[in-house]
Amino acid sequence: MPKRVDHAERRSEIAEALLRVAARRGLHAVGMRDVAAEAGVSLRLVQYYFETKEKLLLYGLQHLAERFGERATARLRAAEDDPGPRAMIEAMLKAALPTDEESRTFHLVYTSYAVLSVTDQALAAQPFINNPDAAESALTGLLRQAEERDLVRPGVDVRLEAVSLLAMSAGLGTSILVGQRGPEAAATVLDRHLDRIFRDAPAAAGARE
Amino acid sequence: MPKRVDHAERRSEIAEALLRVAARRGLHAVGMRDVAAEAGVSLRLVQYYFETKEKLLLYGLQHLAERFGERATARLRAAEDDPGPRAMIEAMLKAALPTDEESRTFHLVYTSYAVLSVTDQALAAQPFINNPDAAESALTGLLRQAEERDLVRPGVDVRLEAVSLLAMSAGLGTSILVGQRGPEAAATVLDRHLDRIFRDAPAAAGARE
DNA sequence: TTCTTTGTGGTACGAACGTATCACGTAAAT
DNA sequence: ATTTACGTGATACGTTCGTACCACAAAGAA
Repeated sequence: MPKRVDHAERRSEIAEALLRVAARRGLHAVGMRDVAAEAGVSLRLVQYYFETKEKLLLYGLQHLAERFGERATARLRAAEDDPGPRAMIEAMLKAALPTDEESRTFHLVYTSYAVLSVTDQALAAQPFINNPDAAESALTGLLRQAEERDLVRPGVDVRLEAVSLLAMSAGLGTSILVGQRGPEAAATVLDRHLDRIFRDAPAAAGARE
Repeated sequence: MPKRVDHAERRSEIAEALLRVAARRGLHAVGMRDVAAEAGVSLRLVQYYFETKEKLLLYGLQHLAERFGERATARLRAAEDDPGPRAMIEAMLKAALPTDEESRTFHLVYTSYAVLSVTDQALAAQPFINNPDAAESALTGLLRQAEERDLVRPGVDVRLEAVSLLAMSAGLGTSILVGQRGPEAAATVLDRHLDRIFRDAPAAAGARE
């Protein structure tokens, strides 16, 4: 046989090509031929590794979610050893904002998938649409941590705050995407909102914007 | 000639058919034939009143924005003679949440258009994508009104609050759309957030939730 | 009445899409 | 060395889509 290629890696490469095309021309406009050309392979190969377009799309979503997870955890790790819950929350929320090319792609394509899932039950059944729940849990955990350290203002419902923070972050992300706002403005809005959740920092407030 | 039909009305009917199909099967999946069938006319007629599909889509977006504007103002008028800025803001924000079938359609299709506009410059050039700015201005106006009546807590930046409220509302709307949350939960989140913007009502707090 | 418009139906065309089929070379297995 | 399985290319098929074209009936203008 020919040189026994690694299927997993090949599928990843093709999936990345899919995401690039989707980011450039919109998820609705990607065809198998486009993906093949972008990946530098023949149409047949895309068929070979993903028998059908639907499977390709599903894998693309999965791949996207994985890449974002890696990115988010990398950001958290980059914020070296527990810089406090607020900083971690900030890092988490701002990782989701479409600031650079990668996060822009993520936001656009993920939103496209979400919109598609409303009318496509095959996508709706995919567990990655449930990922918002995972993010919600993580955020709630961080907030609860902050609460235990007595860092949040009294009367704050952590679950509710997690929901509103994520909704706000998503909404801000979309407004950046469509060019209504710049990333800095969105970050400011998030910061101001966090100000109302957290107590005033005793002395640690650095140069904020 | 045949019975001299009203073009504007006909175009509206076809546009509504477009929105219905888009709500049912997704905006990406609507074809001219689908719209024709949904409107109960021949394919030729859809071509006749909108020469090209692009023009049909553009008009559909315009029609959607108009319908939503009417809905929002109707809601505001229904809240008879100035029930206070907070109530008006609540009415405005909750009119945008996908609670019933009409607002669900609005939210889904409008979001689809927004996502499309990122990769389609013809849509991006459409002024209805700027409508978020109009909503932002309206909200800011209401908040400023409340500020003048001394109804908001001290230290509130009305412009910033308008932005965060709209972002949150949009994000919550999407989460309702994908089935992650119910409309009631979203409304509660909004209420709680408004609680932090407005002063505690002296005595007017009715049975809230 | 005769001649234009205006609205409408049917249908055909070219392109693009997802998918299926055929063919072939090469590396591993026997 | 022969056979078998794997990776890859090229291409064909059937469908669907947006658009264009042709024909015609009915109503106002001349």
